[in-house]
Amino acid sequence: MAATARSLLDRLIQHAVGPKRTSPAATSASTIIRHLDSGDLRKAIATLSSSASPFPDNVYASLLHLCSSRRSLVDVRRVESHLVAFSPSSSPSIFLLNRTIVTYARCGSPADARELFDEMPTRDGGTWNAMISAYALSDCPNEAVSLFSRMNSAGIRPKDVTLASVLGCCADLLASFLARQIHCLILKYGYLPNVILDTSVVDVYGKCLEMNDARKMFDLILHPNEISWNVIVRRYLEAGSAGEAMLMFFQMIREGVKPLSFTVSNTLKACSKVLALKEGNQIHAYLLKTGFEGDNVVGCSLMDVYAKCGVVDDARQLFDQLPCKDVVSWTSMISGYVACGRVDEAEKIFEEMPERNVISWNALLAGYIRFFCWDKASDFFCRMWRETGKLDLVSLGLQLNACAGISDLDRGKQIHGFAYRHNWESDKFFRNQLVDMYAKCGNLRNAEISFSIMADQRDTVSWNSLISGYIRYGRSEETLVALSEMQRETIPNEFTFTTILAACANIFMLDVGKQIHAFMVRNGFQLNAIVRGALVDMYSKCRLIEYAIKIFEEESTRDLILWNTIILGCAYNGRGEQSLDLFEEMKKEVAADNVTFIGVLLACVSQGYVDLGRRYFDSMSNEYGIIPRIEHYECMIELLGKYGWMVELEDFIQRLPFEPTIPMWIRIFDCCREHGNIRLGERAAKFINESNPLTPVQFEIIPRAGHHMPCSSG
DNA sequence: ATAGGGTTAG
Repeated sequence: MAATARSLLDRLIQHAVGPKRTSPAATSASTIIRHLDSGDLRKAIATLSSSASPFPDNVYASLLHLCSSRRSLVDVRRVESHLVAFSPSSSPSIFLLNRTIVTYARCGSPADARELFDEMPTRDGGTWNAMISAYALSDCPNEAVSLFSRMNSAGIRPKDVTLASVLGCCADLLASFLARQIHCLILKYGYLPNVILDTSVVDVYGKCLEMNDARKMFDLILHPNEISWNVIVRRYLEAGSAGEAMLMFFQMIREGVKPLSFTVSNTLKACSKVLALKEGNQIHAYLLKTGFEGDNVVGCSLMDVYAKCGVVDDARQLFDQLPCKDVVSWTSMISGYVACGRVDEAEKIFEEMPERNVISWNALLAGYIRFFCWDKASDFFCRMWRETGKLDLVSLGLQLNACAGISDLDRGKQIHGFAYRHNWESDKFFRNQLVDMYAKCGNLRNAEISFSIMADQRDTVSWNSLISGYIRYGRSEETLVALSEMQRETIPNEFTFTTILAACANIFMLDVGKQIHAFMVRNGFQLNAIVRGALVDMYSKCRLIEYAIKIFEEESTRDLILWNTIILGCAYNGRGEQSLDLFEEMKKEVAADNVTFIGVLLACVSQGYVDLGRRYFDSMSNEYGIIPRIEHYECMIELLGKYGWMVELEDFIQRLPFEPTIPMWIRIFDCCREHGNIRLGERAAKFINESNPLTPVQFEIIPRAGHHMPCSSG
């Protein structure tokens, strides 16, 4: 390169002649500063490279500064080589080299930083500090910690900032034992009290979920500043102690510290987590008094509290009053409506919003998924791709849920492939969704493959999805083996137990079912409506209907499925009367669906209420707008046939909107033999024999011991 | 060290 050749020449001349009074370096220094001031890094570097003499330290420092904000690794390398090559005393300022180390890290190359560190003939304390910060910045906490321990054994005193960054690394590594040692060092070097270090100690204990220690440290801080308060609130929130987070916030206010908006927002997140509407309102009042109205961060969190607590209209009011709405506030409003199940209003907001990003699209997509609008979700997903050309792993994961919901294996595979091509498929959430999609679509082999690929990331959710796949596709026996394998790797939760209970119900494993029930009670699991549903189902299938009824009665929020389970359970256990009573009670709380009517009709079968059953059957379409399915027709055939209403049965068959199935014909055939309906019985025989000519049946009426009695009446 | 979207059950 010409510039390099000229620089070399300049340097030779300079050596031969000696520095002049007005050296060219002085003029190029001001040129470089001028370029840096106007933000022209390229020209500044060009000027630097064309000069073969050293510059004052502040020129290099300013160059490094701009390199780091431009993240330009190649330019840092140029600055470093100039610095090393032309330094007057053949060893450049250690201070500048330390700066260079950090700059390399900021430009994304801890390797360059380490190379420079290793090559430096003399280092000072700052060099170690720089290299440790460089590792911390580059997300290499292990390297940072081990370098710190080398530094410590070399007897070099760390600066407070170094200690702070090493503490941060301990947090990344969740290494509370290291954090404790560093805490001791801080005390030993006498750095305390120092709000920044104190707060870092609180932060590291909190991140390691050692909340008692975090709090102890916090209480020792003489004058916690707003950042210290922010840290303790946030740590409580993330450790799952929403109540403590709220208490700390109120204490902060009492002590007269004005919170950062992040602190307010974190406290509000705590409120929405535990549905603390009252506290949310109090904070709202405080915010109005202290002038937070225009703050979007705070506004969005408050909207979230209102939406989660079911007063979405308050959220809407807040939204309407926001002085300058941005994408985030619009998106918050969408998820607010989604949280309350008002998807149509979420749609309206979505259509009205002036600009959208991936997250806004995902918010509405999540709404469709949450309320089982799978086709709508798929259409929306396609529209998103068509209109924006953008998707991310959350959109794909949601779409996988839709595929699982409608058992669309082909589309699921396409999504899998798309994620694979974008190198997105290593995400744990996404992988769990993949396992679930394959399991729900019945492709257990692919579910197992996806499951084994994520070996090191597997959690309770992954196991739950796989196990529920086994049960759904008739492999209930395998669940116990899977459960014990699971326990070697992770801890089962109520989802797991619910699934295992379903297996127990399927294959009548009463003992295991009882054990799980007892285990949950002993270990303080709260039995929600879903767990109770599984217990009710297990006990009623295993013929312990009394247990089932007791568990049902202990639940206060009874949804459709729970009602259906107990109604079916009673009918199945021959307690038709009780089923029908429960059905009458149910109607006051929730709307019946087609499953309910299977239970109701079976109850009539068990009690011999033929006429009542016919009326219920007619009411399905007349009153409830529920179209009878094959199961309901089967129940009616059973009801009429079992009790010998042969005229009505023949009429019913005549009016069927479809040809009876072979199992139906077989049941009709048997009833006709028992109750003596030759015409229908021979018709049934004809259909059965057509479907299976190898073992034909012959119709004949079973002779009765006593007199023959037609049971049919009007 | 910066708001908004995502996983499993009857």
